[in-house]
Amino acid sequence: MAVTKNSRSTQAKQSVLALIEEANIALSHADIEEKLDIKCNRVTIYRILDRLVEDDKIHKLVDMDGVSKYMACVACNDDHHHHHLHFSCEQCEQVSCLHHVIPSFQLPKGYSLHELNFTVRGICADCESTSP
Amino acid sequence: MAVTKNSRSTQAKQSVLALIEEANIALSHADIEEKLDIKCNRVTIYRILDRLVEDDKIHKLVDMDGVSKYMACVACNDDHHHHHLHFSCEQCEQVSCLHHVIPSFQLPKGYSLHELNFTVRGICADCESTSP
DNA sequence: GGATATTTGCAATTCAATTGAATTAAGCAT
DNA sequence: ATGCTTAATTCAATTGAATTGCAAATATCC
Repeated sequence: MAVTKNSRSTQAKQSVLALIEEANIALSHADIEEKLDIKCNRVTIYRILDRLVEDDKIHKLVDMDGVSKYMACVACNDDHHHHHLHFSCEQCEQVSCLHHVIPSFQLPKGYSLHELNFTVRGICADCESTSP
Repeated sequence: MAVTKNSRSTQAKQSVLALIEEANIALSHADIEEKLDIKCNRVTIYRILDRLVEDDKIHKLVDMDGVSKYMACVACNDDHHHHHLHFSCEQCEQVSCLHHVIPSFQLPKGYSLHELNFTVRGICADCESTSP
């Protein structure tokens, strides 16, 4: 049986969560380390991120270049899943949530689903409009 | 202007491609290195994989643990895209293509699409049936 | 305030992937 | 077939993300 250890609320954890919640794009560990106002060890950030994911406070996704990024769980109040699309822009290199875009599909018989990672690469609306 | 360099057909390249085409699951670089019958440097395999992707012979996808995997381009004869789902099994740790499962979605105005990476994690039909 | 389990920091390490430069080999032309 | 050009391979070294083990610090409960 999994021993549920009670998660503590620390300065660093709050700062990391705040940072992710303020951002409207997905942040990598490196992004967070750079933007974090308080001093905090690299490893600690990794562990905080793990805990926040565990606590369903944030969501982890793997970008198409293989690096993990983290986003706040917007609109995941009751039902915690991420069926919506993530968009990774090739120009500005930002990953954002397309909350309203929820792909529909049907898994074959016998398959069960735990986690989703729907990422699309292309040019986002901002970049598309600012470059001819 | 992009200088298109002509790709050469080498022993190693053919072996790697054959390996990927025979497999019905996605192979990582490590998988390929292990299963390859001919002697071939690790770096060479990386570069062969890049070339095969470039040549549209195989498709690269990033698994949810962040490692790249490669699959043959089945049913991508004319139109080269991978709109179908990839399934990553949590038990047998294999990634396979669900060719018939093509999620439908609509990108918001202004977004343009180049690449897709739709991966679902869960338990595959095989594992589901062999464990109570 | 004190006990206890969780967090943090540090150093070292793992693992995937990339780079640069020298050597080898493919494919074309003659 | 021979040589030439350029792509492909190899090797060693390096990058960068992420993990581990352990000692020190600190949050939470009593």
